[in-house]
Amino acid sequence: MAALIKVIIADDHRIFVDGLSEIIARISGVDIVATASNGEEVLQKIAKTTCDLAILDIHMPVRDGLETAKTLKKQFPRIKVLILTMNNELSLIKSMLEAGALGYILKTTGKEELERAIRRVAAGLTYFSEAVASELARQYLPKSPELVFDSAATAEPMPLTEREKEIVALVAREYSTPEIANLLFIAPTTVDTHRRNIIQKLGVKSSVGLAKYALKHGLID
Amino acid sequence: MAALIKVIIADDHRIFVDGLSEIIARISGVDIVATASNGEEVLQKIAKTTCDLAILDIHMPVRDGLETAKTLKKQFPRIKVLILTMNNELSLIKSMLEAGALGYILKTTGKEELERAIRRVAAGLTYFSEAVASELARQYLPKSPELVFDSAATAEPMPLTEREKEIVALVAREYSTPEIANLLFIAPTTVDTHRRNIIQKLGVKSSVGLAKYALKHGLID
DNA sequence: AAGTAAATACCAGGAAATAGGTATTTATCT
DNA sequence: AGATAAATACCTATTTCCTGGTATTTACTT
Repeated sequence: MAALIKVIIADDHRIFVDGLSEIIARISGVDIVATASNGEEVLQKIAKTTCDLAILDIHMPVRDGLETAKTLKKQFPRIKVLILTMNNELSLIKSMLEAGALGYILKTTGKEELERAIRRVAAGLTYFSEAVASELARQYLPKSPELVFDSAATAEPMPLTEREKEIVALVAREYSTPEIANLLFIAPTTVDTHRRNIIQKLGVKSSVGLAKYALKHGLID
Repeated sequence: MAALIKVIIADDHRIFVDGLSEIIARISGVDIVATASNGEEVLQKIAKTTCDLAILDIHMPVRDGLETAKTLKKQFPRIKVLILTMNNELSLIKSMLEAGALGYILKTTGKEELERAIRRVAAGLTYFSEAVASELARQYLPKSPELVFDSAATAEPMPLTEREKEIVALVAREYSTPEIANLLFIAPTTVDTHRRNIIQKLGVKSSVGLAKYALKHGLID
C-alpha cells in the first residue's frame, strides 16, 4: 500500500482551486495540505508544512509557475511538480520540464486523468496530457519533404537568444526601432538586424507577429 | 421556500467544470442538470432539458460565451445567464450585459461569492464581482484634471465599430494595409484612415498595440 | 585551435506605416 | 428635417519598417 500523497495546489483562480480541492479530496490516498493563489504563497506554505507534490498553474501573479518550480527544485528537491495549465506552447512545456516539473496536464482534461497524473508524478514518474505529449513529440518527427518549403509556417520556431527575447519584448511594448536602440545603447541598425532575424526565426511577417509571439510566450504582460 | 434552481455549466476546461460541479452540487437548492465544454453543446443540451440558469465562460471553442448568451436570450428568454470568466475587460463586460447576462463574476473569487451570484441571478437580479463592478463604475467617475492629458493611456477605449473590429482583426493577423484593402474591397487610404482612428481610440502607439488589443479581446485566436 | 553562434554595426532601396489634414455618402437617431 | 456617427476616399510629408546584403568582435564548444 502506498503512502499518503500530500499535495499543495496553486492557481490564481480561487474558484478553480476550490473546485479542484473537492475533486482531489475524494481521491483516496491523496490529501490536500494547502492551497495558494500565487507562487510566493506556495513557498511560504511549503516551508510550514510537509508535502510531496505541488500542482501549479503557470500564469500566476507575484511569482509564476516557472519561477516557483525552479525555486522549489532548489530548496525542496524532494517535492514533485505537476503543472496544470491551459497553455500548451512547446516552449513553455520545455521550460517547465527544464525547471524540474515531472508532469504537465491541461485544464481541458478530466478528473480521471488528473488522478493518474497525480499518482504518477508523486511516484517520480512523468505524465503528460496527450496534446502536450504530441506537442513534445512533434519536434522530433521527420519533416515530410512537401512541408520543407512551408517550414516558416509549420516548423517549430528556433528558440530565441536572450538578447532577441529582450528585443521582442520591447517591440511588443510598442517601442520603435530608434527607441529600442536608445534603451539598449546599441545602434538602430543593430536593433533592425535583430528584429529581422527574429521575424525570420519565428516565421512571422512583421512586428505584429513578434508582439503576438511575445504575448503567447509570456515575454510581456 | 424557493424552487430548485436548475443550472447548466459551460467551460472548455473540463477539470474546471468537474470541480465547479462539485462545488455547486453541495449548494442546497441548486441542481446541475448538464455540463458543456462549448456553446454549441449548451444549446443542444438546453433543448433537451429544462433549466433556469446558464453559467458560461466567455472563451470557448465552437461558439463562445457572447454568441451563446445572445442565442439563449432569443430562443430561451427565461433562462438567466451568469458569466464566470477570468477576463474583466470593460468592453467584454458591456458586451455580455448587452447580450442579456445578469451576472458577471471572475474565476479569482471564491465559492461563497459564487453561491450568492447564482442565487441572485437565478432570481432575476444582477450580480458582479467587485473588480467587475468597479470596472463598470470607473467610466462614470469624473476624471481628475491632472489625468485629462493622460487620457490616451488611462481612459477607457471607446468601443470599436464592427468595421473597425474587422480591420483590427486583419491587422493582428499580420495583413498589410494594401492587403486589407484588397480583402475588404475598399481603398488602401480608407484602411489607413480606419487604422489611424482605431489607434487613436484605443490610445495605443502602433499596429502592435492593435494586435495586442485584438488578442486580449478575442478578436483573433 | 578551429568552428559556430551571438551580438554588434553598416549600406542602400523600396514598401509600409504614421501624422497632419479634408471631404463625401449613407445610415441612424432625435 | 437636422444632427450625428460610420464608412468611405484622397492629399502631403516624414518616419519607420522590411529586404537584400556584408562584416567584425566576442564567447562558447568541440
